Parts: sequence; C-alpha cells; structure tokens
Amino acid sequence: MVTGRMGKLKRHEKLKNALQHEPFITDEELAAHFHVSIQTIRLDRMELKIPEQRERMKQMATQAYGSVKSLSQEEIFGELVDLELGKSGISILIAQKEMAFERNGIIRGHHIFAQANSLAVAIIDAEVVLTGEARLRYLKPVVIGDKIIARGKIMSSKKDKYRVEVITKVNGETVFRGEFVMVTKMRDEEGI
Amino acid sequence: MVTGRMGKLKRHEKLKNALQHEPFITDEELAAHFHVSIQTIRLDRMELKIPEQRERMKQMATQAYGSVKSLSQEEIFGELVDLELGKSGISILIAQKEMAFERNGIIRGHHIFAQANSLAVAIIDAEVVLTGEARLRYLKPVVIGDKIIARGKIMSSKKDKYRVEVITKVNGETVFRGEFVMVTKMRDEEGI
DNA sequence: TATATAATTAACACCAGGTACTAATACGAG
DNA sequence: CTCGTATTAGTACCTGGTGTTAATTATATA
Repeated sequence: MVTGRMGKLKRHEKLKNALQHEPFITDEELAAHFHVSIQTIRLDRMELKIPEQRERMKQMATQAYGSVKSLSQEEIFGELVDLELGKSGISILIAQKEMAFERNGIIRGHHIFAQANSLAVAIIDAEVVLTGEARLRYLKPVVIGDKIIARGKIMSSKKDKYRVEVITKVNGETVFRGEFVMVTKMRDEEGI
Repeated sequence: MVTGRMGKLKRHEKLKNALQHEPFITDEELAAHFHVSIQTIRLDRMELKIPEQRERMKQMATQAYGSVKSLSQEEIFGELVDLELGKSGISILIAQKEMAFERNGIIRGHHIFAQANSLAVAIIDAEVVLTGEARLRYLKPVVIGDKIIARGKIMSSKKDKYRVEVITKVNGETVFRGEFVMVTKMRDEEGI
C-alpha cells in the first residue's frame, strides 16, 4: 500500500493505527510508508508518546512472560503431590489473583472444580478418562493466596465407571466436596 | 546471590537455568553474575545456541502477539451473546486445542463447566454471586473446534438462593447439562 | 617438564535502532 | 514580507549486541 503525503493530524491517526496492527515496525519503515523523513516519524512518536520499537517489544514480551507463567499446568490444575494410581491422590493449588473475581477476591468456582476434576482424572488408571456426572457442594469461599488441598479417593467401580470423591480443604477446613462419576473409554470406541 | 567461579559445563547448565527464569537479562549482567568476562558469556551463548537478549524478547513478544488470545475472557469462559438479567442467557465458546487432552483431543470437563458456571453467575442480578451446589451430567464428549453453546435459565429463586439450569449443546446436540444452586451475598457479610 | 589443547579474555570495527540536540529549509496565512 | 509551524538534515552518543583476530591463562597429557 502506497500512502501519499498527508497532513500531520491525519498521519498521526494513521500512525497509531499502523502501530496497532504492526507493533514491530521500525521508524525507518514507517518513514518509507508515509513518505516522510525518519525525523518526522520520531517527532510524531514523541508527540503521541509512543515508545520506540524495542521498548514496545519489551512491553509485549514482559506482558507475555507474566501471563505465560500463570498458565503452567501446576498453577491451573494444582500440583499432584501424592498419587496411588487406582486408589487415591492429593493435589495442591495456590489460589492466584487471576482466578478470582476482581470485586471481592473470591476464587471462581470453576478453578476449584478444575483441580478436583483433574485429580479425579489422574487417580484413575486408564487410557482415556472422562467425566460423566458430578455433584458439587461449595461450602466456603476461597480467597487469593489460599493453599487449596484436594484429596481424592475412588469409592467404588463398576465396569468402566468409577465413583470418585474429592474433598477440598483450606487450612484444615473443608471448602468444597465433589462426587464424580468418571467413565473410562477404550480407544477407537464409537462416539468419540 | 554471588556465584563463585566454576567449570564451563556447570556454567552452561546454570546459564540455561538463569535465562529460563530471567529471560531479559543482558550478557553484561550475566558476566557479572558468573564472574567471567562478557566474551565468555557470548561464547557460551553461541555454543548453547541461545540468541541475544533482543532476539529473545522479540520471540516472546511475537508469540504473545499471536496468542494474546489464550487469555482473553471470551475464550476461556465463552462470549455472552444474549443476556436477560435475572432470567436467562446464552454463551458461546469455541473449543480450543489448549483446552483438550493431548491424547485424544477431547475437551477437559472443567472448561465446559467453567462456561456453564460463568453463565450462571452472569445471569443473576446481584453484587456478589457464588456457586453453592451443582449437579453435572456430561453426555457427549466435545472436541477441538466445536462451537459450544450454553443456554442458562433461572428456574426458581428463594431468598438469596437461585436455581439455574444450563444446557450446553454442540451442533444441536446436548453435550452437557448442569443444575446450579447459586448464592448471592451482601457486601460485608460474615464469612467472606 | 615441555608442549599441545582448551578456555578465557582483550581489542577493534561494525550494526540496528534508537535518543538528544542544533540548525537549516519549506510553506502557508496574515 | 514575515511569523509560525512543519519538516528535514546532521552530528554525537547510547545499548546490546556480531564477527574477527589475537593474546593470555589453565589444564592435561605424553
């Protein structure tokens, strides 16, 4: 796209737009694109308080680094600290601020569920394990910083179905209880 | 932490480790940390094929630019496409590969739950809404790429408790059904 | 112990993508 | 014509490197 010369104001608008869509472009490339000198672009950035390319990349990278961290397995599903395959297991999860409602710092229910459900999956010794049914009871709110300890136990099993109970505690107090009916599937079974 | 001098091999290991935890560190800082010259650090990076700081940042930033997505609300909890506060709502979620078991591409149950639970929270017109109980039934596995549509409806309410039913479908077929008992709390209530 | 080999450090030229500052030039409005 | 804004030019300097050549230091091995 060849953009002809234009007024300062218009260029400023287009500049902001261009950087939105292509944040890694250099002043040199911008100068060529807008048919102005590199100095003009620099002045433009100054006026618009847009940092240099390297700074822009740094910001994006820092942001990414902060959020990649909050994505690691352990920090989403909890860390399996003890596992007796086919019998029971324990998972520990630290309640992060990203998991909470901003309003009140209470952890969203699905994180507690995710920990419990993943634990239920992990305990069962089979190729493919899916959740069939679940009955959950949230007893007390969990807040940011809480160390959430979930204990899971297989209560019974019948053919391909397992009943797993998970009790989740914070500071020794039960905050959640879940009963899961887990279903194991063979590979290449119909329906999948 | 002051690290004394050490062999090349050990330094290489520590170097990789350090960069893992602090990817934005410069050669100069690394040289100071390991008490070697900056040239030694550069040679180390060459042998280990570790790119320079700017390149590392660029890679992270590029990655972030391509996948800012993996964090956005809509893609985790689903997008609210219709909402009648106090009555019902609809949420759409596209099943991403990050949500699935690698083994078979089936979406982990807690994502389906998260969508349903968030929808239940959204429908209720109150300052603070928490999940009290839930009864879930997973009827069919959901796979990567599926467009998951959850419909929620308030079935009844009594004082501060609401019963919400969520039915989740893919291609018109019901894949999940959940009954939630949601509890609303006043601000500054005991227990929070 | 001498010497070969590996590891480290130094020195220098160069690059990208800037900042910061000064100065010159273009251009339109009054 | 002149004033003011906009633009362009030029220079010095900065960071965080690369690439190359060469010198120095350690270490091992015959």
